[in-house]
Amino acid sequence: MTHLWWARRDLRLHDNPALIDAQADGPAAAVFAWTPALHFWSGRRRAHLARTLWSLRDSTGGALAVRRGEAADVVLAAAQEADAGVVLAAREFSPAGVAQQEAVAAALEAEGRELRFVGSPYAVAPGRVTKGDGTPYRVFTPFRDAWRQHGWRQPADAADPRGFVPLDSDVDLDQHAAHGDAEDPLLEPHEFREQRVLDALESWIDDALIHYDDERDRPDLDSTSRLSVPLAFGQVHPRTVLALTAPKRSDGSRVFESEIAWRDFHADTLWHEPQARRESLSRVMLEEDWVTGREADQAFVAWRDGRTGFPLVDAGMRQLAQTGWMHNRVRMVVASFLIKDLRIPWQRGADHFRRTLVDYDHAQNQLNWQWVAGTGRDASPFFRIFNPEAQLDRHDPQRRYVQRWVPELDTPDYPGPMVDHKAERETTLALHRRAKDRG
DNA sequence: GGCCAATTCTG
DNA sequence: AGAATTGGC
Repeated sequence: MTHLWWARRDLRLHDNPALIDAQADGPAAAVFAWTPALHFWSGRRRAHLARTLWSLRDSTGGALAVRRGEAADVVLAAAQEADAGVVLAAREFSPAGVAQQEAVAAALEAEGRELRFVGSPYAVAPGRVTKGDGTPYRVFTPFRDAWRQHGWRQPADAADPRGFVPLDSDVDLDQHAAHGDAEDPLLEPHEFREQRVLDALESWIDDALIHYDDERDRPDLDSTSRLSVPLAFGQVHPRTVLALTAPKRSDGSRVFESEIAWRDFHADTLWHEPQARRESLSRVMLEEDWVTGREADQAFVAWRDGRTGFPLVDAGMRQLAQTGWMHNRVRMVVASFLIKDLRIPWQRGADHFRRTLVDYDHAQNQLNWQWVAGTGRDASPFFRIFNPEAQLDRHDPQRRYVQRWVPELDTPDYPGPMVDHKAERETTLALHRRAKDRG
């Protein structure tokens, strides 16, 4: 009996328990649903997905089907064609992912077929780490300690690249993969293979992990793991990453592990509090105190386009616009600026990141924005307002990062600061106190 | 370096 | 009780 692997955010052959189970009784069929929701992605992110799928399909000898349509329709049709009674997939925990897998399960069940979940995109799946009384942690550090205590499995074996039954595709991946690039991105398809990601990870561990605790906040140094994109698409599983970093036992590896724990913590938060995708989990500002209307629109556009007059903010927003990626330290600075200096609701910034980031991950994005806003489960205290100049001095001391992304920085073309940070900070603090007093 | 504030969690 | 919390002043 052929099983069907429903590929989701786990676009890899190695360490993929759902795929291994799908191949347990012989060659498996494999399908990825190219859903209408992808139309709302940036062309750059869609191109990256297409490249990843292209290389994955290539690794399966062309067997992976990439089909246009809602997941329930696509998976059901593929199961029918492959005559698969059992469909295996990694479980998702975001509201959209849960709704999607419920629809798929219902469509399959109506025909006497079954959706089985094996694994998740997390080292420890949401809901597993709880306090002694079974309730979820509200604070990161004790969560992380319990998360470490809980532990995770060793990586699974690699799937058999020859163990697939071919199904036809109806999505032109070459066309999507080429979007937004001058040269043909598939001229060097190995660039997008999972083995390339693993090789790059091992090089990074050898060269940079030991310095991670000191250098991860330095956007001028190319010292981060660059794993956000592969993790977002599941080209690598965090458990694989941890298995490679944990034995190093340095301050760098422990700090790095902590960042993986943040990823699981945010997913856990969204699982327990699905409304966090749009709503602040706690209110720190009165509704009427947010800036709205034309004033907010103009300020937002200056922020979006990197014309705030604050070099680190502008550099980050331009790096995002030009590459679809921004250094994590700078993400915090630009987010703090939008929320605390311009007093624009975090959701608007989060929406912009959703439209532009190649590594977009719903739980990470929404909860990290809530962290900066001070509205999250374990949020930054309201009086922590990033000073964009101080952050620049501290994290880009030679100004190499800002000069790279804002070439007109030291010319008359560069605008002056659009706001007085000190004054806006005082105003925001006063408004936060006011909201607190009014309960 | 100590303070800004409050809540959560552990010992 | 006491510690902790990716910052600023």
